[in-house]
Amino acid sequence: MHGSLRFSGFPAKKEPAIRTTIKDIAKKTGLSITTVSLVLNRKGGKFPAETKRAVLEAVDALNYRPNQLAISLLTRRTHTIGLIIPDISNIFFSELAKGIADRGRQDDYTVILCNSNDEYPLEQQCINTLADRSVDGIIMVMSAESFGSKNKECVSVLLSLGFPVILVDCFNDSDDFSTITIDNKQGSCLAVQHLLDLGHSRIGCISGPQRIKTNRDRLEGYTKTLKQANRSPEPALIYEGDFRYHGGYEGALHLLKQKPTAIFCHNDMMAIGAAKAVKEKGFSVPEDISIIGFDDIFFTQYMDVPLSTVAQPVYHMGQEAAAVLLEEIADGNKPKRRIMYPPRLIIRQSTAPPPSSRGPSVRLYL
Amino acid sequence: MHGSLRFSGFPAKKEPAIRTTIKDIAKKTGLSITTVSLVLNRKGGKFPAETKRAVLEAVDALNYRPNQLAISLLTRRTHTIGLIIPDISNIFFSELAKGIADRGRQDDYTVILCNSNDEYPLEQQCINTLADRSVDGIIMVMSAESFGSKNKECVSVLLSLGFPVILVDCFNDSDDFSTITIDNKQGSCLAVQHLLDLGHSRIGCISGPQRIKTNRDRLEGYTKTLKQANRSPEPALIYEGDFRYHGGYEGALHLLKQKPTAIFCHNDMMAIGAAKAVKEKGFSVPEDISIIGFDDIFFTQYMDVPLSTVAQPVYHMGQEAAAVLLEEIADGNKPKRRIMYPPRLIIRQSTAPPPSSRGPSVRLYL
DNA sequence: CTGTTAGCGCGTTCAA
DNA sequence: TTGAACGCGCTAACAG
Repeated sequence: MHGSLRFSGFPAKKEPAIRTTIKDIAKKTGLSITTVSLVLNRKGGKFPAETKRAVLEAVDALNYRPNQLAISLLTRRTHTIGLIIPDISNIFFSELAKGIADRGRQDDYTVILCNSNDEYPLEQQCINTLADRSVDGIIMVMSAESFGSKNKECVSVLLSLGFPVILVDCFNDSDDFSTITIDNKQGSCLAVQHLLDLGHSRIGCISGPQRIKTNRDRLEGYTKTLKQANRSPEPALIYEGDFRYHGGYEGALHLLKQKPTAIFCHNDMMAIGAAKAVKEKGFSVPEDISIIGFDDIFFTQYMDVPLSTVAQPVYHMGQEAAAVLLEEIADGNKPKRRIMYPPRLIIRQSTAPPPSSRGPSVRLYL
Repeated sequence: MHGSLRFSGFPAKKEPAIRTTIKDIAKKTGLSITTVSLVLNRKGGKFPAETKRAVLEAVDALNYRPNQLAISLLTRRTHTIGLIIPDISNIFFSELAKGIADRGRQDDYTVILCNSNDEYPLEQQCINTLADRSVDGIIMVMSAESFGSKNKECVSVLLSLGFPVILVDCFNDSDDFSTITIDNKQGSCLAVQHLLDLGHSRIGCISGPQRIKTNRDRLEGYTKTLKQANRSPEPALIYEGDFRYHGGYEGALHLLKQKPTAIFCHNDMMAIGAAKAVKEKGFSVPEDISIIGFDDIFFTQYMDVPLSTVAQPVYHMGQEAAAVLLEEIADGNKPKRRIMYPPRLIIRQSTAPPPSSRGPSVRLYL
């Protein structure tokens, strides 16, 4: 059951470009390999200036660059971090990847990209591939299954790896790995409170799939905030969407029957779909109905009615994930951390006071 | 001048997890290492069924997975492809990356992601990093400088690498590398012809930076198509934008003075900016002014007025890039190819006949 | 201060 | 069939 394990690969072709090795520069300088290695690695202290110069000169002349493969085999460090995400073409993940890559580069770390396609088997394959290549650590956004039904299984695989793993965005609380996310509950509070402050009382909600913890947190933030304002959340005002355009569209059609004055969507894609449905039904945003999203995907600012939303500092989260991973790589005993970023409310033009709080046909804002 | 060359890295810590090696399974089975290697690699023909079984059993029991580092050092193949792109958070590139990763995986290839940030020095650093890690090949979207002022320099570096390089999207024609792109000229033809067919005669154009060949091609397609229709392109109807929202916005404001009935933007981001400007000036899309873009970034279909545009099969281009690279890795003498994908016109709702061809205040389409 | 030796994990002759 | 020896490129003990 070891799948398509590649044992040797090619029949040892040796044709590929023969780069200059340390041996070449030893030969050229007439010194021993060790000497060359020593001066290059600044070990062993004082070599005659002449020797150093000769080595450096040869290195330059022959354009020598050490073979990292050999170094890795020896030092057991590849300076590589594995990144497993469900879908690189999703702006959220690509932004995350960018933060990771940028931070990694600062420490000469490189990232191997693995798309899990949000499929558990594929994800496991990714883990194996990365382990086989001896990455120094993994940053992972779990697939739905991995923090769902297969969570135990997945965690035990991750633990057996023997190198640090950082979980981002989606996971179940655990002390086995450091985790990075935003405070989803608080994000919802921000959004709902904003709506409340504007004077809304019938606030609909289009949530994401509730099997996912992140989404449960967001929903909890919604209900909690309403309760704190002495309003009891009505089940009829809550619709469980699919996190995609279509779900938002359908959700809005559904909620419209309940005459809400505002709709809080648990991600931006659904907010866009909801806005479309609302407009198609003859209402205008935000005059008749306010809409607020979550995530602040880059596009929302360019919509005809730029979307109010809750922003996650994704790029920074990527940088932080890499930073934490590097620390744990450097010190295997570093205690695991649970890092939560504060979300940020971004008020644009899709939210405004409800119609009732304004005179008929009078717009409060111009 | 070899920058921050990492020679050895860490002081050879050996703490990281000791995975089970071929030696372990040899010990466990009581066989020799060679025997184990042989049966695992299906070499050497007929071993007693018993021997085979024992080996496979031990492999499973000890969860043995060969160390790819060691194999790579030996076979001079890392099964790794390096990807250099200006910005992974750009949907175009992330989609490309996905195609590459997916296709690569089919052949057990992994991809190392490098963001060049569109900066030449960084890009060169990426090339070095990848070469140091002995990638089997590189797929690259050149930075502006690399196919501009530094083209000669960059090409010579790439050629000296000794492994295949595939250029995607941006490059200057060259027989040294296989290249993959769409037919940009034809893409423009499609767009302009569509506008012409609708009855437009004053067609404005917001181009991208003309130092980039891709953009020059798109502009050429525009002028060529107009000429073929016996219309002489007016310089006043052409605006050089920056490929971003802002450029489209400014460009539209500028072109509006020329009373165009349609605007062809050389990418979607600018089209979105242009649409915004047009609306702000009191015109409606497409009733007063038609707008068409280029690229079909995923978002355009969700705009209030879904954008007509020219689509590039980016994902497929990524897959193809990987496929071509794999072929050239397998056979170093494979002749270089120049692959051009046909663009595809996507008609949505931002294009319609010009006002003049309809009765006053009468909308042709509902 | 320098060179020799060993070995990282593995695949491959070549004898036995 | 199998085991010993060698080497991929490099670093680290240990002598000299």
